[in-house]
Amino acid sequence: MKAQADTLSATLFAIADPTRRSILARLARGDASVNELAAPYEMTLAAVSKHLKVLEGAGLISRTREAQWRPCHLEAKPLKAVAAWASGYERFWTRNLDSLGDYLKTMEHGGEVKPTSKGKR
Amino acid sequence: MKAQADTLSATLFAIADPTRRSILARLARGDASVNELAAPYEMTLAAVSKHLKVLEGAGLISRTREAQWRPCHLEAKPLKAVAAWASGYERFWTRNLDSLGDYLKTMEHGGEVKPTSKGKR
DNA sequence: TACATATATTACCAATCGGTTTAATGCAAG
DNA sequence: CTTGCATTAAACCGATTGGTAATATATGTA
Repeated sequence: MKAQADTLSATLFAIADPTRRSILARLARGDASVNELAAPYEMTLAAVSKHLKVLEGAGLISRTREAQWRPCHLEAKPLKAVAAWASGYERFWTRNLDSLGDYLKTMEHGGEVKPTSKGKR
Repeated sequence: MKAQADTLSATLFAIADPTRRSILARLARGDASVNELAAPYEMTLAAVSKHLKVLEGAGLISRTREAQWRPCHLEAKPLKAVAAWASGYERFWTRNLDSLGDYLKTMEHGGEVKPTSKGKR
């Protein structure tokens, strides 16, 4: 596995997979064994185990040993950074999209990318 | 390139790359041409062009034609879904991590942690 | 002990994907 | 046509994914 350079990239990479997000959603309802987590999917247990490894590598889950089970526990803290990062762009989606260009021009007093005497589009 | 199944996955995949996040950050300060966007990086223009294609595929940027330039424009709307998704886990990072298990059990009046019907240890 | 069962990981393999480079190909301006 | 901006094509290589099979690890039983 790659083990992305920075934490945020590792977190985003981990949650970019629908299966892994689904696993996190399941864990939000409580800890679960690998078998339980794998049940809803058609892939093998080994495949799910690998997904868990990715999630664990990103710090999104933790595991303990309980007899022969390895219960998985949600560790949502890395998601805080995701929410924070995305929120940094909030002003871009709360504003009217059509007025965004004007907004930027106002901000920087000259947002032209390229001067053109030709017809604009 | 792959074109992920769902929109959220495509968005998360796109922003999982540090270079692409950096490009978005640059575009937050205003539209820019491909050359401008590529300047800070050591990779070739073609590589940046592909990153832009990924971002465009995720709906995170839009492009228009301005003479021979293709100014890129930030489209942050998909990030709203990212923020919303991550915020769904907010209660897991705002609470004391050690009390999370108890919290869940309280919520669902029986936090089953064990698999199937096998006896726990 | 030894053996069988249940849970989970690891090893190995094939197919695919991602990120990058080089080279070739548009397209618009002058 | 030539030059500059940008995309596309072809190729490389490491990373990811998922499968099967082998290997732990823990429990229970005789």
